[in-house]
Amino acid sequence: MLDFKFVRGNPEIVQDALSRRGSQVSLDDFLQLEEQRRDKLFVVEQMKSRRNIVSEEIGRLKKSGKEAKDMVLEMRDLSKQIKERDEEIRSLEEQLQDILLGIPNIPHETVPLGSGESDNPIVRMWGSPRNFNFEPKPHWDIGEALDVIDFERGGKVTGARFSFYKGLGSRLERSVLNFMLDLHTTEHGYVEIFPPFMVSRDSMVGTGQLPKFAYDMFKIEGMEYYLIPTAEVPVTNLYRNEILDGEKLPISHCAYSACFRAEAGAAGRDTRGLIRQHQFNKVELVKFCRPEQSYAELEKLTGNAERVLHLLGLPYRVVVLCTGDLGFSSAKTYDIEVWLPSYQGYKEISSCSNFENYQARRAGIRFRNEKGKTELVHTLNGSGLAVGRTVAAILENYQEADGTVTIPKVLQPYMGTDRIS
RNA sequence: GGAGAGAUGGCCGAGUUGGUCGAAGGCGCUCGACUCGAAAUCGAGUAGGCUGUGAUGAGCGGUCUCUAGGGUUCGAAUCCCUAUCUCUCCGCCA
Repeated sequence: MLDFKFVRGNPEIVQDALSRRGSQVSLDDFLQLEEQRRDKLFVVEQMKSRRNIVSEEIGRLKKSGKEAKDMVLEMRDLSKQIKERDEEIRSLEEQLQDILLGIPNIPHETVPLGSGESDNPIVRMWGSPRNFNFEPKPHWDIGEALDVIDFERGGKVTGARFSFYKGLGSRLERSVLNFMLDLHTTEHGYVEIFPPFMVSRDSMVGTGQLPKFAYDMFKIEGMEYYLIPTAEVPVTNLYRNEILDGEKLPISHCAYSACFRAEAGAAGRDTRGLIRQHQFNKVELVKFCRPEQSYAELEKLTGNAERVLHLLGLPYRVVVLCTGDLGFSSAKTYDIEVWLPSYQGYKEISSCSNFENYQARRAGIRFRNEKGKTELVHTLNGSGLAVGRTVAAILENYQEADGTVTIPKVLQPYMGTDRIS
């Protein structure tokens, strides 16, 4: 959420940012309602001031045994008026809030202009796709052939876009996520969190999933609880409505969680394999930092995620999302895309974003600066990485002509073997 | 699931016969004094949001906030209702 005062004071900047994103939203309503709100607020506060003064006077009179009938009657009437005006103001504030919640973050100045995915510039590439001297199979075929992933029974037991891992497949999933957590906690300085997989509505609003993206969420029936679409939600909300010690920043957390997504808008896309499931595992990286640190931290965080792919020896590239493809709450995002032979292309495996203070304002996450003033933190997060997609990438990139899969060196201690056969 | 207790500032903790209570006291923190320096001691300061006026600074003014939302009242941290959370006991359970 953007700042009331900022939007009010800089409508042209906000309007310009909106149009760079390709949005048609107009700020006229907002500005007009905001002016109304302030006018009414001014009047009602004067009334309240009078009520406070007179009420104090009544107290004094009563104490000294005098009557104050007239004043009480006058105040009774005044209070009624105040109540009505408060109600009007509250309604205005609600409308303003609704508008504000619908306004996306302002893209950082380094974000390239573009209208969609195809305009995302490639920032760097690492590794090169392997030349197979045989016809490589997609991971869903490998998984079934080696009897380590069972998509069909996933469909039977739960439904479409669910699957079972089995045997060394389960172990591979587990190895990959443990490897990621170990790497980030021991070498990259992240403190591990194991969060709840359901959160309250307030938390969903805090990180910006709600109210806009309710359609992509699983909600628990009869309760205001939602299954988390990413660990970003519980972990960022850890410090909701708190004032952090400025000395402790930046705070870096990593967290494993299962993630649940309805994928409502993705019918027909990535229907086969592990790429787009309703439930998947992910290791998430989350940072809270001072405003002036956040872009340096974004580079670090992205690098931390890339390191996983280096160590696994998986070819990838990094793209920076252009204004037209940038997520709603993000000011700047790098996507890391891993090479998948079955797609004959690069597929997103991590998305690293700086939200600046957009989430922090909504969630009330602040810190105390040198002057003792409170200031909103900047929040960042990125996948470090999506586990299922990593497993898919390993199966595909490390498959051999005989149908077996070689296990990358760094995973062998976790797997207890160097090969799935 | 049943019964009871509680939720106050960065933290701890007073205040519940409604009226200078945004809130005693302590801790922490900041500044100053003392000291060669530090500790100890002494003195002063120290909540947040909105809003008005300033330059989207400092300062000053108004208003709101004692878990949240309603209510009673001229006036609520204090009384009433609801929700949430925490703790204790019982039941159940991994």
